[in-house]
Amino acid sequence: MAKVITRFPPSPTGHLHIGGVRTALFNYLFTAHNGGTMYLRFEDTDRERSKPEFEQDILDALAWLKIPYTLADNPRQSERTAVYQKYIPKLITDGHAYEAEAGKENPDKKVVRFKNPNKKISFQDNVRGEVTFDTTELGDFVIARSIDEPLYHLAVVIDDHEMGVTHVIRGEDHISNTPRQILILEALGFVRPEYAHIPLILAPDRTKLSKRHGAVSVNEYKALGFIPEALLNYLALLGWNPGGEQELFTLDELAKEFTLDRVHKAGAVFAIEKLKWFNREHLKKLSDTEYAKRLGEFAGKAVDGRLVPLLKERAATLQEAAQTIDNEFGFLDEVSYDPELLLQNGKSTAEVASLHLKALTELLENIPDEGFTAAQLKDILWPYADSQGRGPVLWPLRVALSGKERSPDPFTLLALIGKQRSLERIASAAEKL
RNA sequence: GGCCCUAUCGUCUAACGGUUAGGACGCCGGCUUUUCAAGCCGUUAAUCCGGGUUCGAUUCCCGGUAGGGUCACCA
Repeated sequence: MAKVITRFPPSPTGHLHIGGVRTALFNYLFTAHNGGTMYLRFEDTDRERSKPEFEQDILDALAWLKIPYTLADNPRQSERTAVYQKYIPKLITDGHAYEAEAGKENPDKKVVRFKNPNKKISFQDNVRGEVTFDTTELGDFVIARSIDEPLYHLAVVIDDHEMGVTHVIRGEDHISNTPRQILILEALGFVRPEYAHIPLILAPDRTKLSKRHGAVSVNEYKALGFIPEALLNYLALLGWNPGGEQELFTLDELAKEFTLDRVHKAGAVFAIEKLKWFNREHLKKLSDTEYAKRLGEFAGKAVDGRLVPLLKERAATLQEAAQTIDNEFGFLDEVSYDPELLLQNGKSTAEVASLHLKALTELLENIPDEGFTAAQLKDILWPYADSQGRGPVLWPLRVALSGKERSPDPFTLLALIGKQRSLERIASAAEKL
């Protein structure tokens, strides 16, 4: 097989969305699997809606996702007029197209229409098998706004040819565009690329995922605290899977496994709950240092690395992790609470609580600073708690240290807060009783 | 409406004629746990319907039904 060349051609008329990412991802996985190149180009023939900021948004999103690509030479269609000028007049000269009145509003303007041979077009789709359309219903469709301003279908065909694209992998919503592009390509005498139309990503109501369904842009998922590894892993498994029962993959592993013949035909519903599970799993796989770094970048403030293990088991997203720090992990700085909380929701009494707090203080005072690790503290305190009743002993200790009804376990708390400050907090709690 | 496509638990999916139809997410329950979370174990739940073909259909064919996509001087 000749070297594989694919392309990801977004039109910069909006933020990069989930569906676009999946298309880029499948194109990338296919090229990576086969050792090819994926070009990025901007289809901005619609001058009205195309905006530079959206180009930047797409570039930023791809960089954040770490999807590799090769920027095409002269990537904007709006700046490739010279290229298109080689072909449009030829199409007219050869009798495959003709200039026509634009319409009553613009009597002076001429558009270029394709002279439809009105025949059936069949193509072998790598996902769907043989697909046939009768192009008669298309009529003599418009392929250019003017002699040097091509419209989408023409520009796509010319660009794909010029870039040597071998495989066109795109969303199923483009399948009915394929026959007219083949018609144009045949008129131009180009080689037909292979096609693969991948299933759409659906909203819970099973219609094409769009803005009205909520978050759809990469930016939004980034802001929600999802990490690229998880997003890519999840998206890859929407409409494709390698067959086994493994679900967690790195981008390289996905590329190794990816083949078009395992791509599904039916659309797949995007379920954020499952994405959150992937995110939690990929977050757990990060080293504590890397986790702290990313969370720091997300939250815009430094994160105490000692909290990371606790965060990993509590948060599915960076956003949840940041909220956990704000809402539950304030104990590193200070604590304040209603003294009633020390009594285990009324199950204990002030006498019992202060008795245990006092005993605990004595035990703790005898532990050297270097013995203040969660494991060693548990070894020392557990026998006492176990003999006296775990709840009545450990609950007031935990509240004294965290000030919260819900928190990490008291041994972890002790280790995190340190001997000196822990003893101060226990003493302060005893006074409140 | 025309054309095209699709159809396994609620969702993502495995099975490429022979399985008690498997896994995952979620849900529910249990264990563990001073609390929360995590973890572990378990339960619930599916081949759209009807015809064929076949010794045998989730799987192949046809027809229904349902859903989706697309019908621009947008891409």
